[in-house]
Amino acid sequence: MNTLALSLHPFAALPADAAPKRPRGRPRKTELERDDGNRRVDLLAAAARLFRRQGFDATSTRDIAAAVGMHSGSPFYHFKSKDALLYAVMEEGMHSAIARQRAALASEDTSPDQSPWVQLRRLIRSHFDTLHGPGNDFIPVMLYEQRSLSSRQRAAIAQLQADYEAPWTPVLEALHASGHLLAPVKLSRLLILGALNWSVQWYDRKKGASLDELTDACMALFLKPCSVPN
Amino acid sequence: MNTLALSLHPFAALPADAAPKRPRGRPRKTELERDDGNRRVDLLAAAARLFRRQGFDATSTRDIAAAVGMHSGSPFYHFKSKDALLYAVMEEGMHSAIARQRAALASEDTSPDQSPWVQLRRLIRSHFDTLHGPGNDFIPVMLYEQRSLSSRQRAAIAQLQADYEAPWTPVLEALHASGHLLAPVKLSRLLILGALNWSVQWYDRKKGASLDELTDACMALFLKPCSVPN
DNA sequence: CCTACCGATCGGTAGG
DNA sequence: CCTACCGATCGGTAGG
Repeated sequence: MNTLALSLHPFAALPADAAPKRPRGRPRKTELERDDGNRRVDLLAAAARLFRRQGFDATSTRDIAAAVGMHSGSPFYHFKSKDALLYAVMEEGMHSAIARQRAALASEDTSPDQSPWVQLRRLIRSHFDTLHGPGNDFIPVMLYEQRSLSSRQRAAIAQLQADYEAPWTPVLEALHASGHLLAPVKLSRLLILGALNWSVQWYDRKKGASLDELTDACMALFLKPCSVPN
Repeated sequence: MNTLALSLHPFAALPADAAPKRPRGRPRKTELERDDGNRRVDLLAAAARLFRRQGFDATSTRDIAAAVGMHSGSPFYHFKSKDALLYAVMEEGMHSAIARQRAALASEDTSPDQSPWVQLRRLIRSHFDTLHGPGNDFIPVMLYEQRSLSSRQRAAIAQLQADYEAPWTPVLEALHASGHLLAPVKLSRLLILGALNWSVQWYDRKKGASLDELTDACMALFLKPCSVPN
């Protein structure tokens, strides 16, 4: 009979006779307009922002709690440990990155062209959105804080990264076959993604090139305009 | 009269009447074959290795002390603070990287060719040596731990990085002028160095491509074989 | 460079 | 989700 509360708050383990008084259904915003399930989302966003700016080790769970108006012990009501919070940030980042990439590849609004040239452009542009879009702190954290994961967590994230990178290979293979890409496909993928990922270190949305211009520069840098017949 | 000891041990500040008994000149290895000036070098190397493997925040000064057989407080005899140790690692890394790059550009042993194509290859190959050569932990630390520097220290390192990157620009400009490089020079430099720097995340000297093969892949990826007349 | 130590901070928990 | 708290660790220092 207490299953609802238990499933919402897996670490609470309330005794059965201390069932919460809150009625079923969607909780009304009027109460204090907090204790939604949104508190977990708030914690994730604050953690991502702080982990990115200060690094995982330099961010205390107290910092994160304060950023969402909680007290020092409260984040542990939502996450079992600081590590679990880091992992959740990375997982959330990868899921939204994969969704964004899938949408970009499928989009025919901009152009019905499905040539590998256009597909690579979509992959690169979507990747820049993931790295530099407003509030997208999750993926930078994933890129720079893998060291702090347990080996089990790291393996799970590596699988998500493999899923993310999978669509790049056939596109690069097609460009290699048509002579637009001369370097080996596997090394090309690693070097290209590296060039993009490193932009986290220097790109500033508020000055310099736009994300479209950046994407153009990548296309010009990595691909040959003159196709070579084989 | 105590100037020798003071210049060797800037943080010791011994009273004048407690002058060390050790004779002048090169100290004999027989004593304990330690308290050379080499202890400082040992600390730097150990710190670089640990900072790279575990990160700056996750490495305690006790870890570093233990790695060279010292006790917990002793590193502070050689370095004023943990921050100063990090900065020294980065500065040492940049100085040797700049020296290696200068030697690579000047070398005419391998080939008297001074064309921008060959010069770019030398720059890339030298950069990979700096990143992946045996025991070269200093530059990876510099690349990934800048966040932990004070703003004054960060500015000093940024100047060294600017010195390091300066020779890339004229080479890339020449390649751009001859039609071998199509993307804008400034963005090209950022993207190319990013692709190289990111290899720290995935390159393993003991398997896969050699550094020469990696360099070949970069040349094939970034440059056009067909020059375009202007 | 060692010994002995201090103050501060941190992740995490019990109990409500 | 708050209150009150604990054990552990850490950077750094005094004095030799």
